[in-house]
Amino acid sequence: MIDLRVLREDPDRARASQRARGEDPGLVDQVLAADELRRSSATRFDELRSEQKGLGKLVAKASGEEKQQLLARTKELADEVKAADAAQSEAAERARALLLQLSNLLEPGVPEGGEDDFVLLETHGTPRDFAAEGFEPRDHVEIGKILGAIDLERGAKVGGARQYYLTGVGALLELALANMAMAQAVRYGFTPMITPSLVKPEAMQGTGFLAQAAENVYHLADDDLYLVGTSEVPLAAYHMDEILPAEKLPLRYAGYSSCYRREAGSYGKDTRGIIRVHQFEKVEMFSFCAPEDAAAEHQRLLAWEKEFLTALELPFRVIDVASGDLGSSAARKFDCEAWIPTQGKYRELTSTSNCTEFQARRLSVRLRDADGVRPLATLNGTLCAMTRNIVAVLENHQQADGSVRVPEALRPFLGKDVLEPVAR
RNA sequence: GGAGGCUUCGCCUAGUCCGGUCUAUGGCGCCGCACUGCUAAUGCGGUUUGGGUCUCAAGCCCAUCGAGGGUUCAAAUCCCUCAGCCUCCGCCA
Repeated sequence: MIDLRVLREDPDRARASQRARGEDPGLVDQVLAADELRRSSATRFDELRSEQKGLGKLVAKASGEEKQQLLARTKELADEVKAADAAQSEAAERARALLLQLSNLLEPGVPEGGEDDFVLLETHGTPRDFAAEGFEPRDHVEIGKILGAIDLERGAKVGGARQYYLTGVGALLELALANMAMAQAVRYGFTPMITPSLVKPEAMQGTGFLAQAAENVYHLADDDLYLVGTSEVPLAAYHMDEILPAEKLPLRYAGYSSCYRREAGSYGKDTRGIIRVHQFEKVEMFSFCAPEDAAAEHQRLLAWEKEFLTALELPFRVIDVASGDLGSSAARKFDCEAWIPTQGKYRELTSTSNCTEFQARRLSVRLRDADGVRPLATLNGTLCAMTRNIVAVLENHQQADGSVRVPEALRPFLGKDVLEPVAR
């Protein structure tokens, strides 16, 4: 949710932001009009109500004929107050509904354009030259079979398309990655959290996932609950309706949860393997901080993502995601993409967004400092999404005989140096 | 799933039976000021949040007693629905 004051004072900035996202700039004017109506109807209600309260006091003191006269007026007033109240709350609701549709203002510097218009910021590591090593790399599906780590056939049999079982060493690999991620987060002072995957509409709405991403969210109609696509949702909503003391900020949480995604509109994309699935586990970093620290905090989250990928010895690059490809809450987003040998390209493994005050306003999370109460900023960043990390580790560290070398940093968590093919 | 109790401005709490004087009591904490070698203690004042008005501030107005609705000229107070927490029963990993 955007600050109405900012919107009133500088509507052009909001219009430009909407345009850059490929969204409707006219929405800005609808919001402004609705807000104007909201304010005028609120003023009318306030005046009537003030009169009603004043007369009410006189009624209490009066008696006899005087009282009857007062009651005649107050009865009339009561109807007017009621009508004004209804008009006021309707106007407020309409203004809020419109305001909720507006995406966050872009941070200056965000590259303009669509998915392919990102700016490449950095490249780390070098993809292996399998030709020079003398063998053709296998993709993660094949390696998964050889290791007895991934069972896609039975995943589809039981759960349908984009479902999978991790078996044996595959299951252990996921647990090891999760523990390694949590250990890193804890080392940097994050509070580890295991969060609900099932949340109420306010949490979903508040984090901005019921806007353009709505079609990818599972909704349980019988209970009006949503399955979260990331623990960003329960972590952001954790402090909903709270005022946090500024001296406690930044508050950093590392959430571990299942993530559910309908993957509507991605038919035919990544149909093979576990790159794109309906359910996966993820360790997510989340920060609450002062708005003026948000950009720096964003860089910190990015640095922690890079550290994790580096520890896994994966070649990757960092991109500055273009305006049209940002979530509605994000003012800016950086993705880390790891090299996937059998695809010959970099694929998103982590993503970190600066949501500035957008989510905090919707969820009513504020900070209190010497100057008073004001909204704070929220940021999120993937530390380790299990399935894609498994893909990257298996493919990048595979060896000619079908075994997979375990990166050094992961060994203490997995208890193995090498994943060996299982006898068939 | 069933029965009962509870929910008040950071925390605790008075008020709810019997509607108007609630402009919500008191304590703790916190902030400011005074006093004081220092600290402590004491005294005085302030201290929910949101919205509106206003160039800003001050001031003023409105809303806010878990949420929503109702009764009434008037609701923290009466009625209804819902939520959360607690106790007990049932079921259950």
